[in-house]
Amino acid sequence: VNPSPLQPFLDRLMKRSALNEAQQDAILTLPGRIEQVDANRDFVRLGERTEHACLIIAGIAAKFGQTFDGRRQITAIHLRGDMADLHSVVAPKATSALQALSAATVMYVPHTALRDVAARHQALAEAFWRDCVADASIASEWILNLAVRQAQTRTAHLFCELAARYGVVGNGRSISFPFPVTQERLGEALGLTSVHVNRTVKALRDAEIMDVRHRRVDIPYWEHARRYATFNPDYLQLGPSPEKKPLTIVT
Amino acid sequence: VNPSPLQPFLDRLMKRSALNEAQQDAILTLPGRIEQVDANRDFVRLGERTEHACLIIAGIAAKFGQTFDGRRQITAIHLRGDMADLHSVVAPKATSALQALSAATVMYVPHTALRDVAARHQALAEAFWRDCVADASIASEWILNLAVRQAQTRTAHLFCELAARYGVVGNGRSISFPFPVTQERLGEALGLTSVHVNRTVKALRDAEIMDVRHRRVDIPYWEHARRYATFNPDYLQLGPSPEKKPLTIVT
DNA sequence: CGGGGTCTTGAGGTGTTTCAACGTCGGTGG
DNA sequence: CCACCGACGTTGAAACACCTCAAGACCCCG
Repeated sequence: VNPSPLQPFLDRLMKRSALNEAQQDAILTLPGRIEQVDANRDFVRLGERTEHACLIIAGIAAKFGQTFDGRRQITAIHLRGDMADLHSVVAPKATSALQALSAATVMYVPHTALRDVAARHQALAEAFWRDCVADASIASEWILNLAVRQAQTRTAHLFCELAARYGVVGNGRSISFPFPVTQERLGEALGLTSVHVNRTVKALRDAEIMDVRHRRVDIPYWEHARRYATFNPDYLQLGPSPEKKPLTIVT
Repeated sequence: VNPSPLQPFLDRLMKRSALNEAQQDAILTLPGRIEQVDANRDFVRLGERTEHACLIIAGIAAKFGQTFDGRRQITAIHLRGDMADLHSVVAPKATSALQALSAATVMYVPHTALRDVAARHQALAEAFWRDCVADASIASEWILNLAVRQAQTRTAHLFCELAARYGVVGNGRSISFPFPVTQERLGEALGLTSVHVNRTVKALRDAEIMDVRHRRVDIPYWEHARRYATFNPDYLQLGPSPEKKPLTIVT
């Protein structure tokens, strides 16, 4: 049995909102066109008016902001299962671009379809709203992270967040997940130059906190990394503490 | 005739969403308890489960994040007319504290009442959702501002944003609005120490870009400041460019 | 007329950037 | 199969933005 490409999206919604069978079914039968997107390619451009929201089915994507003088900054990272611009349903004019960080599979779900299920199921309207609120909460934490932590703890905090969002934080101590992103781009997410990212990543490796290399992240002792980064997953609004959830393998 | 304390909130909603008379009326007749809050007092504490959302009727409030080692950061600033934690309707557990930056008047609107009007008027449910999305868009811009701009342009950008949100950006060149916030706290919003805020503010004054003093901000040449800060108000999602709107006086 | 909070200024220290060079790796074509 | 190439990663040294610490000035309120 081939699971729906929408299954990861439903899983994500259900970590934050309770949905009955009819509502779950409405999500799983959403229409949409599926496309492959090469790494480093924009699939939503700045200022564009879209008529569909982008569901990340595989790979990693990022939201980019930019200043007039051309400096870029990643303002959000989206993993498989994330509807990267669910907000576009109520604000179709893109205020930032979306780009694939790795080769990615994206499903374009028409706004009309999303509006339709939201109108038919109040619980879904609320679930969509709640998911946008969670994204805002993550953005707030990024503001905190950029402003108060310095390079090493800031970097550690980002990867703790990604581990928690991937759902790889289990009872096993050792954690690992794919991260096929260059140091240059990682710098654009952390507000650091690629040179400093390199030194920072090396320092984290030497300190045995985490190993960011070969397109992967390895965290040998989760509890150690969590404390080093002073990471508290509450802001992710993923329900009960992820430590209690069954371990999910991501390859 | 005494205008409803909810009028500024309705104005804010209508800058982003079209509402008919019945819907406008539903907003204006929302129930709620009104309270004075002293400067520097939390009116929502971290981790608290709330049963009402906080509408800022007068004064300035801020959302605070904090790390374990006690460093604080302002992750959002809220002006009169903002429902500071509208998101709490769908995520009642506060992931950050709300504090009055100046003496403020706050109206506590029960979640039940907000859910009720949202259920009765789909347009209101959408307007609430859209307002949360706009807050998220502002947070994204703050991430950009913290990561890529340095102290002077970063500070200038923040005040350009506040001017645009206050609605004081008119056809007149000179702009002025109240800002009764200490340099210490301004630093917590900008990710700078109060000492550096002081030097930065002085530099902006000497360059005649903006004068932040005496609990006010004065911007002598809006266009000049706008360009210096590379400020583009699109992300505020306040509809047509604010330059075209009639000048509003804020005292 | 104090006094506490806020603003101001100086001097030295630190984290990060900049610039520049070199190393490594995976793919491509001869 | 190896030479080449471009992208990415690594390292060093100097410059810079911002921080820290510290002292003094201002200013409103009691």
